[in-house]
Amino acid sequence: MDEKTKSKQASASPSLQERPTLKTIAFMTGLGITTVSRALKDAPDIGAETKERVRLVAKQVGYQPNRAGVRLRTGKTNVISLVLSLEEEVMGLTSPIVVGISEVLASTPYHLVITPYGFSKDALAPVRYVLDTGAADGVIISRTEPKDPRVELMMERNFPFATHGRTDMGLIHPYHDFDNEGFAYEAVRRLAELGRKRIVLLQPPPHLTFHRHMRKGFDEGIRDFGVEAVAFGAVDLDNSLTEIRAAFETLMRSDDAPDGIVSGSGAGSIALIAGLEAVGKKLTQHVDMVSKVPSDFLSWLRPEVITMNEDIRHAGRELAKAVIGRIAGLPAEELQSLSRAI
Amino acid sequence: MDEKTKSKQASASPSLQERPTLKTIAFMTGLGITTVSRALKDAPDIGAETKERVRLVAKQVGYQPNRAGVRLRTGKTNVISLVLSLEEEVMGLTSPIVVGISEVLASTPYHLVITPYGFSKDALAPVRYVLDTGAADGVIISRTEPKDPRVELMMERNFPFATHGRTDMGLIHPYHDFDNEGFAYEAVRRLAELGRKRIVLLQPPPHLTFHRHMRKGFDEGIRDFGVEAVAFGAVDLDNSLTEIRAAFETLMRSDDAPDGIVSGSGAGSIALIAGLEAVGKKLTQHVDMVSKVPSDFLSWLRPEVITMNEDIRHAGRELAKAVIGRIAGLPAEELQSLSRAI
DNA sequence: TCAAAAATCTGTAACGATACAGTTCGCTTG
DNA sequence: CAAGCGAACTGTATCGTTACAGATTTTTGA
Repeated sequence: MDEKTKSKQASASPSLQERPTLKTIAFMTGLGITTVSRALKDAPDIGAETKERVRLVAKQVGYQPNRAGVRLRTGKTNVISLVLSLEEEVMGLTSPIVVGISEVLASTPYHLVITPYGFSKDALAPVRYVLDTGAADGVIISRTEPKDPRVELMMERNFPFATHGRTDMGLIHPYHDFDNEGFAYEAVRRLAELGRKRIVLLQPPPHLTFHRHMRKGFDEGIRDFGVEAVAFGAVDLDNSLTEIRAAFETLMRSDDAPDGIVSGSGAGSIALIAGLEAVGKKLTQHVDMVSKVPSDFLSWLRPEVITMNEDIRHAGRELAKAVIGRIAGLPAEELQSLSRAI
Repeated sequence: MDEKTKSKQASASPSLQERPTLKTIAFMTGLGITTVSRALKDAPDIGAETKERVRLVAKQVGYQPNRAGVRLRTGKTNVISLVLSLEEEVMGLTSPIVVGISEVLASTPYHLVITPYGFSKDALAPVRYVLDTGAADGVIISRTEPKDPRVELMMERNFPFATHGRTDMGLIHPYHDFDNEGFAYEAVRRLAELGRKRIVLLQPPPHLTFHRHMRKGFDEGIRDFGVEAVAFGAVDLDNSLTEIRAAFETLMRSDDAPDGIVSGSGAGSIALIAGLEAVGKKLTQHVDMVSKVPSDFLSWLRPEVITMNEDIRHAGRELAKAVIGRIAGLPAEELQSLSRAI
C-alpha cells in the first residue's frame, strides 16, 4: 500500500503532553479520527474488536471529549441552567436546591450553570438569553406563575425545562412541586384541633401559582373545620422580614388579632414570632402556629411551633431528573412530581 | 474587479432567521469575516469608520459571539467555576455566596458554573478536573486549609483562582476572608466585660485555616482579659447540629460548664442554645453568648445573643472580583481582602 | 517620480468533533 | 465469473472564531 495514501487525518503525531483528543487515539490505534469517534459512540458500522481497542486506549489516556468541539459541531452544550432571582435570596432556599441538582448531575455529563436575573428585572430575560444563545440544553425555573410567559415561550420553542411549581395554562410540562394545598389544609386542621378559631395565613405573593394552592388548602380548611380566616393586609412572603414583622405586630395589636397562624415559610415564621412576642404574646398560650420549614432549626428555638418539613434538596433532585428526562425525550406527563411534608 | 475573486469568506448569504454570526455581519457590511472580527475587537489595523459601521450592524442584529467558537479557537471559556462541597450545606451559606458572585459576573461575559464534590470525597478532584479539561478560566474555592493542595496545584499551573479563606504556605494568592481572629478576640472581650469567666469556643474543624485564626483571637482574648478557656471536646462546626447539641448538653451538665460561649456559626449557635436550654439554663442568666451570624434572624428569636454579622454576599462579590482580576493579570497582592463583622 | 512605508482589508488554516458521502475488500449469488 | 452486497473503515466539509501571513491601496519621503 502506498504510504502516502495512508491516514492523512491523523498524520501529525499529537503531542502526548497535551490533553488527548480523538486525534491522539487515532494515532495510537492507527485508525482514522472518524472511526475513533464512531467507535466511542458504539456506532453499528464499527467492528466489535475495534471498538474494544478504541475504548481501551481512550480509557488509558483518559480521553474526555472537548466540550467546545462537541458544542460547536452539534449544538449540544451539556449544560443545565438554573435560572435564579437574586432577590429570591430570603433565607437561602437556593443552597439545598443547588445541592440537590448537583447530586443528580454529578453522574451525568451535565454541568450546572447559574443564570441570575436582577432585582425586579424581567424574569423572561434570562430564559430568552438561554434560548437565543443556546447557552444550555435545559432550564430549571422557579417562582412559577399560573400563566407563566417563560413556560409559554419554552413550550413554543420546544425547549426542555422543568419548573419548581406548577402552572395553570392547560400546558403539560415537567415540574416538581410541594403540596402546598395539603400543607395549608393540614395546618388549619391542626390549629382547629387545638381549639384555635381565628386563623391568619402568611402566604406567597398572589402572582405565584403556589399562592393559589396554599390559599385553596387554607380556605377549605377554614370551611371544613369551622374556623375563621383573619386577613393579613397586603403583606406576603415577598415582603422583607422587617415588613412582615411590623405588619404582624400591628395585626396582633388590633381587635382583629388571630389566635392561630399558618406560615408558608420558615423565614417568615421568624418574623411573625418576633412580631408576636414584641406585643407580649406567647406561642401555645395566646396563639398556635404551624410553619412550613426547610430544616428543623426553628423547632430548636421555638419547639412550640408545629413544623412541617419541605425537603428542598429532594426538589432539586426531582427537578434535575425531570429536565434530563425531557432532554432524553421522555413525555412530560411522566416528569411531574409532587411531594408532601415530611 | 473580477467578481469571482470577491469575498469567498462571506459568499453564502447567511439566513437572517438564525442567530447572527460574524458571517452575517460580514455579509451585511460587505466586509470579510476577519475584518468584522477584528473590528469588533477594536484592532488597530481597522479603519475608524469601518469599526463604526460594524459595531452598528452588530448591535442592530444583536450579535453575540458564539461561546463554543471562541472557546474552541482560543481556549477561553468565559466561565468561573465555584467549587462546592455538597456537605458544606449546613445552614446554606452557599446561597449568599452564589448571589454575590452572580451580581459581579452579571456585568461581565462570565458564566458561573457550580462544580461540586461529593460527600467526604477528595477536594482536589474537582480542581483537577477543571484544570485538566480547561472547564473554566478561573476557580473559587472555600474551606481553605493552611497547606492547601488545591492552592498549590493551581499556583503551580499558574491558574487563576481565589480562595474563601487564607492559606499559610508562603504563597501569595487572591483571597477573601473574614477576620475571624478579630471576631473571636472581640467576642471574648464582650463576655469578659459581662463578667463571664469561663469561656467555651465552638470552632471550625482544625484542618481549616480559619480554625487557627479564630483560635488565635480567642486565646489572646482569654489571656488579655484574664478569663479561662473551657475545652469543648472534639466537637466542631463540621459536626452535625445534633451532635453539637448533644455534646454541649453534656458539657453543660458537667462540672466544667462554661458561663460564656463564643460560636463560630449561626447554625451552630442554634444547636448550642438548644443544648443549653435542654439542661434548664438560660441566656444572660447563666451564660452569655456571642455568635457570628450570616443574617440577623437569630437575634429575632434570641435577642439575648450578642451577634456579629458576617456579610457572605459581600464575600461572594469580593471573590468574584478577585478571580476576574487575576484572570486580567492583576498581581495577587492587590486581590486580597479581609472583612470585619458589621 | 517612484520606491518604501503605512493603512486597511482579506483568505487560509486551525481549534475538536461529527454528519455525510464515499472507499475498500472479501463474499455471495445468479 | 462478474455484478452486487454488506461490513468496516475513512476523507472532507463544517460548526464560529481568531492567528497569521499576505494583498491592495494610499500616503510619504527623497
